[in-house]
Amino acid sequence: MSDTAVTPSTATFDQFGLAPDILKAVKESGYTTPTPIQAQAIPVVLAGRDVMGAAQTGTGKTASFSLPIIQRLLPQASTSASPARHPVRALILTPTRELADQVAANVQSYAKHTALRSAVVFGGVDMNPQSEQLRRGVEILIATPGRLLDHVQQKTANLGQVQILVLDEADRMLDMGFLPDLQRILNLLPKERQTLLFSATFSGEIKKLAATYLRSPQTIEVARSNSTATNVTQIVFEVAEGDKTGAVVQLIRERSLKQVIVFCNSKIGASRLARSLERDGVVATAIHGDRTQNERMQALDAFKRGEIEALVATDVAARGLDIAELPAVINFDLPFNAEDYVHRIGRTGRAGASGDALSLCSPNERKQLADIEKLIKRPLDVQRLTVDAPVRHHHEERAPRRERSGDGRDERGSRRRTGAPSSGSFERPHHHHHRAQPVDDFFLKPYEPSPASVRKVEEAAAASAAPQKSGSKQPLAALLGGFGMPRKSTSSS
DNA sequence: AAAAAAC
Repeated sequence: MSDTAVTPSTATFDQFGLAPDILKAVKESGYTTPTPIQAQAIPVVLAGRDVMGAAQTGTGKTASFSLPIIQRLLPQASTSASPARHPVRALILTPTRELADQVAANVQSYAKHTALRSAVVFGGVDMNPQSEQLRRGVEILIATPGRLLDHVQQKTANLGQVQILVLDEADRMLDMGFLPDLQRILNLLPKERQTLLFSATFSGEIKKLAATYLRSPQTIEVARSNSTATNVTQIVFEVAEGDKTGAVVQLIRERSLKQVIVFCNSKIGASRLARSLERDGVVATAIHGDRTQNERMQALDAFKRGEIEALVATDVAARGLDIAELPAVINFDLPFNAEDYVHRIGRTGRAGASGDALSLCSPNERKQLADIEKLIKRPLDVQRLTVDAPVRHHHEERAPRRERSGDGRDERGSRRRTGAPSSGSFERPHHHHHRAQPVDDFFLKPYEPSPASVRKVEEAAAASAAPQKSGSKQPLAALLGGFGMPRKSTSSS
């Protein structure tokens, strides 16, 4: 409570009275001292109270509810093989599939020394393995709402014995139109239960949801929801829209960024940028809602393993995702929703590390910038970024930088312009081994995946014994990206 | 104006 000196150095996880099997897992995870939200939430959840939690993701929120939930379920943990002895007792709902997967991995690791079973269900993947797991029985279920309801309908999930419900990123779920699904799910749960609601903001809608479904909740607020971490250096770069791709490459190179998430506002934009970056020698892949779940998971896993330099993402990756030691986030586009800015840059500077949030701002994004500054209540450092002329080949005798020395020279300059896109930032790859293609080809030829991407997909295909059933006759390029967009939509709508 | 999520 003492607001003067929070000294976590003296605090340990031992103080909560958690079972040795849980503490062992916590230690193995490398955690020694509880974060502020953990220190506040764990005792309250252990006491069985409802919680309204406002916490930035990355503050240790997942453990703050997972650990006490495991503790509360522990006395009922059955080692029996009978599914009937393993009803769903705790249900954790998240807005995105990746977040569900991540929370599930955390829960799994915290519960690994106990007899409690956990599982995760979300859409976009085969239902059968999920159904099989549910049939065998799990005490802790992590889910996205749609697929959970699907399982309920198929009678593979029974929510009649849920004692604890967690709504993670509740504001996001409402934003995404999950309210009807949430209401349906809530109606399937026992009235007598504990409910924990976590949200970045306490909007009117969230308060209404809480008033309807929570019982005298304890409010826990650690960091002000609209604040941004002080360990994240935020810089805005003024740059022409057409120079953005070059700017991303330049920032990655100049700052020697080992890994970076680059956020775009649209799925197509993300795919395009990933392709452009690859062309400029940055190992990149896209993650967004138009890619298959398999591709999304592969992209994220490869990124976490460090095999990919730039993960180009839509806001599907803005919230909650925990990537260790991510040194920087780049906003290729400024988000339309200022709150998303806070979430995006929250992907870096996690667990006390420092991070850079680098945002590109074109002249037509000034309003978004103003909105963000208003939300975070402070002006951002705005710098002008001069994007170098596209890097040229070593063996080229003259720098393409237009020297304007004579009039006979600009013939090449005009040739370069021919057919160049308005966003002409990718005229020349700067790696010698890159074959020089006419700019036109770049737009007309179907996407060609990088050798690294091809290898990854082949590995994955070999590993998962071809689970694709419908429409599996796509070429590799199509499997890889939503990249090779048809030039003209001849398709049926 | 765009993103996400069940089939």
